Amino acid sequence: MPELPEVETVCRELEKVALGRSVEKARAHSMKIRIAVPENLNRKLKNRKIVKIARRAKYILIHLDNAHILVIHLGMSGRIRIEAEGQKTLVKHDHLTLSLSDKTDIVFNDPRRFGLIAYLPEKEMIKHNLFAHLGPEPLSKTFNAKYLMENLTKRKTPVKIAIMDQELVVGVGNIYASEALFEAGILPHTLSCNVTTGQAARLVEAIRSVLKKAIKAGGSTLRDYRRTNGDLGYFQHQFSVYDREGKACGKCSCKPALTGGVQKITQGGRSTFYCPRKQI
DNA sequence: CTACCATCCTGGTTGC
DNA sequence: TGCAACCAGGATGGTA
Repeated sequence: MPELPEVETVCRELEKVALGRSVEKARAHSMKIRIAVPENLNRKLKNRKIVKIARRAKYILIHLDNAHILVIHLGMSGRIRIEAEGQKTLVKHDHLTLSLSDKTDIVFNDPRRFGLIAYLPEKEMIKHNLFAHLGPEPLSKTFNAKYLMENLTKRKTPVKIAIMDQELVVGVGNIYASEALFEAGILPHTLSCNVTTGQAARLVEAIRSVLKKAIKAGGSTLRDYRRTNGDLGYFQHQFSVYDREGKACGKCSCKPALTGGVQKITQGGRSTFYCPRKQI
């Protein structure tokens, strides 16, 4: 679910309430998510101060004052909500509650259980399984036209599959892949090795700009995603092609009834949306 | 190396 | 109204 903009939004909101606070109590309500919740989490986290909240790819990193990190991944359906302690009772699929020193609760809820919680030393993060194979952050300088071109040239897979590969670039999921390709005017089934230098440059800028706009809008809510206070993101109202099959794309003034509008295809088992008139 | 598929799991929507 | 099929923002591992 949550792609980079959604995770970034959650991180920023977490930072506001959690930075500088201590964990008073950690309660795991269920151990069974994609990777089992670490044992004895309360013992590990109790009285630890939260010194930094960061994001790497789609992972939320809660840095503690013992040089360890609590890692949370939202998977497809994970949510984090922030509420006054004891404000509400637990709801279905709550997996972890962190009670902070100022009586704030941070609750991780994940119906499909594709998310994960990990606890690891900061020193081990880079070489850890979860992080070792991640590509550059799309909003960093290392993700540029030259880098993208070099890496697309090596690949025969459709460009849409390539930009969703977290080893090439992190944070781009199914929604923003379609949106970025539209923005760049590139057909999603174009083979990576056939992408031109000019297209690669446009694609880098498109990925950046789409992600930044989505962050500004607090992410996109299609079904599960919510901000930490329960509000919806609203970037979905700015989609040009995603989830708009048969409708006019963001730039078309043509009549969908005549042209067929936005097309939907399946790539790698996932839906892709594009406009055959604005993408070549 | 790539392409393709299944898998983890639940819940909402669609279609008969 | 009931029920089954299908679909969903992610990531991984297996197989051909």
